[in-house]
Amino acid sequence: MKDRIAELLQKAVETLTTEGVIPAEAAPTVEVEPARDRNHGDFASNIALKAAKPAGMKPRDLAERIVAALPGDDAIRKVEIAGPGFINLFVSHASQFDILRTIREQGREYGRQDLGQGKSVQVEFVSANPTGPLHVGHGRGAAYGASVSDLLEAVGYSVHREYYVNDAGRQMSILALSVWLRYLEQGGESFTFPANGYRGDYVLPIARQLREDAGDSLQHPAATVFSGIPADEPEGGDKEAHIDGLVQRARELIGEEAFARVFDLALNAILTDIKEDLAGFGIHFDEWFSERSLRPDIEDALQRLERNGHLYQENGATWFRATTFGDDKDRVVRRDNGETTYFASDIAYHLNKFERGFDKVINVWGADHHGYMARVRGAIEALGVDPGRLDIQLVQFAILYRGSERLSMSTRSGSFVTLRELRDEVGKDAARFFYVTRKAEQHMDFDLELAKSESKDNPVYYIQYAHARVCSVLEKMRAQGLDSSVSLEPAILEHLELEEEKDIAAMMARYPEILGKAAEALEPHQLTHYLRDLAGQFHSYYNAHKVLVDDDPLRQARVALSLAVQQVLANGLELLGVNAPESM
RNA sequence: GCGCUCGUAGCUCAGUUGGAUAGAGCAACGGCCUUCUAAGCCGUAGGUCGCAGGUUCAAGUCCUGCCGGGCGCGCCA
Repeated sequence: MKDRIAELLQKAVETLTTEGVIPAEAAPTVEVEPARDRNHGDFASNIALKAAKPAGMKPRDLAERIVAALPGDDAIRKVEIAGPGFINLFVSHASQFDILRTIREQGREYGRQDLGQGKSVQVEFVSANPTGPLHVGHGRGAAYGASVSDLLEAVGYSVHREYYVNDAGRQMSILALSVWLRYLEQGGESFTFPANGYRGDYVLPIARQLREDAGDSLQHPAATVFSGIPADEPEGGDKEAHIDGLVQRARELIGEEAFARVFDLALNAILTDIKEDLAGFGIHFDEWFSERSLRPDIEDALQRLERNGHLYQENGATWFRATTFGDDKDRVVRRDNGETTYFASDIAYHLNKFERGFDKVINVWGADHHGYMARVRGAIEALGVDPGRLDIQLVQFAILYRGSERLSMSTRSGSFVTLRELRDEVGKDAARFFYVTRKAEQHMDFDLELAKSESKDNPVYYIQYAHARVCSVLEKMRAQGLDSSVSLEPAILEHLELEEEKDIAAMMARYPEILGKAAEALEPHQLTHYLRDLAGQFHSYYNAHKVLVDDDPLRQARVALSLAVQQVLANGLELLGVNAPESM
């Protein structure tokens, strides 16, 4: 309907340009918006205000010329000029409720469209280090990435969901060490656990598994393990040197091969756990991309940068000239000891992404990574890739409270609330929804006490309840022996005479547009707010007017409207990974 | 210090290519269940859109400066 009106106005503007009223080269594009205020009709356009200056006319005078030039259309009931020069259009009753037919015909497909035209998009999200279970801080990125992916798919993109597994590097070695140390403890050894080790309880079952697999073959006396290791931080030493020394010692004592087995055991145990957590949230990935698998590609990527002239040597290290691309400083890609940095892996990873041919790559990162954006953008540009193909979305971590107490979420200390705990207590639906009700880059307070004790106040229940209410009406209707197949004939729909009914229909007509905007802007919160508004309108309507009235045509009309609401709510909730229950 | 980001009701937040009288939830107060689910509805109250300039028919929205909060600034990952 909106497009149809925009076309009419466009024609009117064209007529005026050929008449020379509006200069052709300065004719602004026509914008039409659903009117905010009922008194302003159904749709409004500001075209006269925009074109007034180039035309050298007063906005209201121009508006009158435009209205006069408007082609006739039986969908338009009335046209008014208001305020400084807005053109307000009133739509005919039949056109207003056409949307009910569309929704019924398209059903679950209603709202889906082809903005993306099959272009491929990769969405990389979560990508938390597999050194421990996911905690509530990761949940937001997970829910956001999943909803963004689903939205993009709904508007016609081909979406590839990916998790980058940091299965190489020092942190994983420290995890393997932590598992082995717990194994030693379980074998009867006693010592002070390193300050920088992973102390969480989740390490214990992995250590027990290690004992089942390896028996006592990896057991060594604590005295041997710790002899000659630099002092730990609590003893006035350096915790980094201490832990590195221990990792080195472990490799020597049990051998590289056994250390690699411990490493893989820990990695797999935690990755399995992470996958289960995400699956419980209704989140699935197309690919779990291993950082280790990238090793051979790192040299290639660096050579490519070298060829493009973006690397140089200094102080024995190899640097990427990131400042060329607007970064604050140049960045090391190869240390003076010959090892490549994490950044070098990331360069190779991004090159790999683009070589896989994705039209667009979206990285969902924690907001603490924002200092990292410039160098990654710079690197892909230096590799000769159009940086416009990379979109980095920062997600602020939720600040977690228990009542007024702010909780720390350090994986290492083990004092965090896991995503699984959250799901057990708040439920999947509420958690998924809550995480995406706020703009991603907006800071978010997450009070566990509130989420747990007052979960009924969560807006997700409000929307689900609206859906369930429609189901309940249908149930009641069947119980009364009434035919639930309602007609959408004009003779029926003309009984929808209330302003509320018109508003609800107009709102549902906007759903595809909302979906498109939310997807293109990568902002699922637009959808959550829309659904809440629609549910609210329906709740008001439901309270004020009975659906199952005796009058047969009126009842059919109201049931038809309710069914459409049910459909739109269900479609929207599905994209957010939230159930649409039939009863509550 | 430099960079990014945010600042809207008591609290948590919407307000998206600049549009008409700035909105919701929670909290507060007052109503509505013999009628389709009260996880709901109706009403009241609550605002210098951080501050000051600027751009224009029009600024919460764009620009500049300042103030305040958060984050980042490793040959860590």
